[in-house]
Amino acid sequence: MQVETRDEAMTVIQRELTTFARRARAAAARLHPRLSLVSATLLTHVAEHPGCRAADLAAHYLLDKSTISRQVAALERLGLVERRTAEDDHRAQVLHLTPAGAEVLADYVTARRQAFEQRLAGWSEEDLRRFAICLTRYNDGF
Amino acid sequence: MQVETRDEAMTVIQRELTTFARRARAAAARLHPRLSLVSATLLTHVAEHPGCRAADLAAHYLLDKSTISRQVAALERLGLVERRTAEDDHRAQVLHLTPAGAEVLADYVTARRQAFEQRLAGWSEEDLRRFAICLTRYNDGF
DNA sequence: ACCTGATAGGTGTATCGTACAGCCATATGG
DNA sequence: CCATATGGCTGTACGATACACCTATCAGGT
Repeated sequence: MQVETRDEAMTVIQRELTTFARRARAAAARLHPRLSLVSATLLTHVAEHPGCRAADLAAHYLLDKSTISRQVAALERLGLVERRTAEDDHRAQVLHLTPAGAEVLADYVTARRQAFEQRLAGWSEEDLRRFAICLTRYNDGF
Repeated sequence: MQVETRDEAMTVIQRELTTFARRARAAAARLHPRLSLVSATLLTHVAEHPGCRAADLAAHYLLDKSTISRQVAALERLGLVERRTAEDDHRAQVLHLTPAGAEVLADYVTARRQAFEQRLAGWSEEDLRRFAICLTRYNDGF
């Protein structure tokens, strides 16, 4: 597949992003049987934004608040996150990882890391940097 | 977020790819209410590989054959694809788009195109080309 | 102080996408 | 000509999700 023109590039980007999206769930399931892609992403976000709220997660992942509510409830039941009423607003719940949650997440990150290391083994540092920048720029567009 | 080292780049790639994957379904739903992401990807694959089989789809998207079977059955019920017994192997069904399927897919592609045009408006041709190449290379790794 | 509307989140319910196990029909190779 | 492999389908169960609606709380205006 040659990528000569702007149009061709656009077409390829669409196709490849879509293919990736469709494969992601299955790939993640293979990666770590104990933690689904969904749980992993929510844990990741909570880890990177301690004290965040359900609404933040919903906004970031474009999900309904009811979905988030259930997912967070499940994570709480598993003892991976902790919900505490916010001091400044008693409607809101602030989220934090529990030690167990941090541990499971660390496991997941390690497994994913290995998979990516393998997957991106042939890439030069410059290639990786470019890819990282492209992706970040793309996602920030939302 | 600076991307200085190989490690940082790898981390960013993982995070951004995951975020993208998690947003994809919702984004696709907004794009075209009549055609889910799933249907669209299957139609796309059939369009690009006329006469392909259910097993090809399963392999390409890392899905169970039962899933594909049902999805294809749904598309057939909607009159978007046609299943015909293969001449060389009477167990297999070869898949083709119907005219209606081609039309719906064209609609979808147009809508997606517009969304991407907007999304990637600020990108130079060179940026797009690089992104396209990165993504293709990444997906081909499977 | 009170209404009023907005906001954070949870529940009821329905649907879709998916996997796994097991089935049948056909094909292929000793 | 049988044994095994392969392509696909069905039964069943579950997870993720949305939409509509509910409750509790907050913030502003009178």
